[in-house]
Amino acid sequence: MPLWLYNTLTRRKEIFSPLDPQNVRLYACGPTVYDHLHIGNGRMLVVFDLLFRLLRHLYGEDHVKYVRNITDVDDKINARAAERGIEIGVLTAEMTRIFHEDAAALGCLPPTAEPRATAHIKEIIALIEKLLANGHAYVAQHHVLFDVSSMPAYGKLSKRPLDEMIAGARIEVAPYKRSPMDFVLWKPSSPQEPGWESPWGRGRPGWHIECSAMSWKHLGEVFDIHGGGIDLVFPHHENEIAQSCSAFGRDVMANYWIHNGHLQVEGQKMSKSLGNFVTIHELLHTEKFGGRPWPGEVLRLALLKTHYRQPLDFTVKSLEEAETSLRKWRARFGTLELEVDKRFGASGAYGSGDGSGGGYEGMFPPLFDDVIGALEDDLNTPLALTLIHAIDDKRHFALALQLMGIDLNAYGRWMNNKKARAADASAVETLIAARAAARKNKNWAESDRIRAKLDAMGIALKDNKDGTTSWEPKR
RNA sequence: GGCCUCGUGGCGGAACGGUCACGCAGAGGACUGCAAAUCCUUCUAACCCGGUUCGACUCCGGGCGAGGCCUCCA
Repeated sequence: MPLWLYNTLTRRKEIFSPLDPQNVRLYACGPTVYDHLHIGNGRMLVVFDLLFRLLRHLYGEDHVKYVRNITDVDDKINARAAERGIEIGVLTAEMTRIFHEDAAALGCLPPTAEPRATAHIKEIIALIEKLLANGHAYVAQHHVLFDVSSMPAYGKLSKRPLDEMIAGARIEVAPYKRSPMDFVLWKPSSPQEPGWESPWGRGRPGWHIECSAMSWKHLGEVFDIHGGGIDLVFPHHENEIAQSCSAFGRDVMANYWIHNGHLQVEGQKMSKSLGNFVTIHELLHTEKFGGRPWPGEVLRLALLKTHYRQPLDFTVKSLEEAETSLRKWRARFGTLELEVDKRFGASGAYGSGDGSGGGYEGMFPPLFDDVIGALEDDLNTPLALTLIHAIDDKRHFALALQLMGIDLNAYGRWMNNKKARAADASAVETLIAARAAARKNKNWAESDRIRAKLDAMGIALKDNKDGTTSWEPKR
């Protein structure tokens, strides 16, 4: 079965066909590192990580490049650093570090490359110079602006007719713009603001040009897939297309544009004013959401339970449900062998790399193939999870879960840590032994008294059919 | 106003023109001294109105409703 992806460019599911099966190229717009990432950012990370994993499975680990940038020059960064009274570089380094921790906790593989905007000023300037030379940009009052009227296809991705956009423009138009739709490629910096020398004076890049420059540098003038949150369709991705196509004289920047839907929190749009803004860091490490911290695997599973293009309602209940699944799986399968894919991966058994899957056909068990099939249908993770629920072979289950990026062992470690923090294990074991003795003597009152005492300590007991007892912190 | 999603059982959430989704919760049972956990079984569905069809949750049209983007928020 081929890989189908919903392409925002055509508003249809299309069969994915890479420019070069030996070098499949994916770009996703990463975060601006001025604050912690919120769970909506987490959804984007998980969705594109899943696509990355699937592409690696289909084309081979060494034949997929995933570039996810970091925007580390931005006016929001400047403002936040000033607020906190710290250097910009200190702020971006701190937020980048936490971002990496968050992404790892969510089970995301590191991308092939993670370019930072400030390390690509040279490419940005080169790209702007191309646009100026091509007549697609102009200089006005120390700004360089993209001339939208020079790009007849502008609006192709978001399906917005240019004249209506101009008529409907609600933003205050800077006086130096020829057209309200023109957007900034380079802007001047005051001495206090971060800036780089350029042909147009000391300044800094606009946001959109950063991604055009970084994708160009790392993936080339044209590549396969470009992704991001749905809100980036306009103007960010539209502008990227305008810049890259105009600079290189091409019709396309990327062949497939993939966008994940937004999420709501407890039925409401997430916003700072509503006070329901929830960061990944808080979810992992504090009791702010649902009165307890949540393991990253639970967050990932909760995010994958809804198809990536659908709006997702992020709720405490959805997390509890996700955790129930993990607990049940763990109880059923125990510790998984994570090296399961080595015999397939390193041995070069991944197939011809043409995407037909011919090379490994029949190598995987039927249910695992079905999971792949679900994911190949525009990343249908809800269906994939249903199929995973039906797997009863441990090895096949491990394969499928690994493809989904859900690390059941990591969840197990998290639970053990929680257990260790919850109570003094030896004290608990002593009480359990006392209860076992009471039960042996059919002293039910004493047995129940001990159980109630443990319950008050936040410990839940589990008796199995042999009468032995295990325990874990109450949820 | 422009562009775009979506309306499935108590909740989450898929596929499919005719047959079972699945998960959670609930119910019943097994197990247990009792409970929890676990296992087995099981109830509940398709916003409204037309149309196409032998047959529509599934296709088409209309209505109603919810939501998103157009404000460098993913």
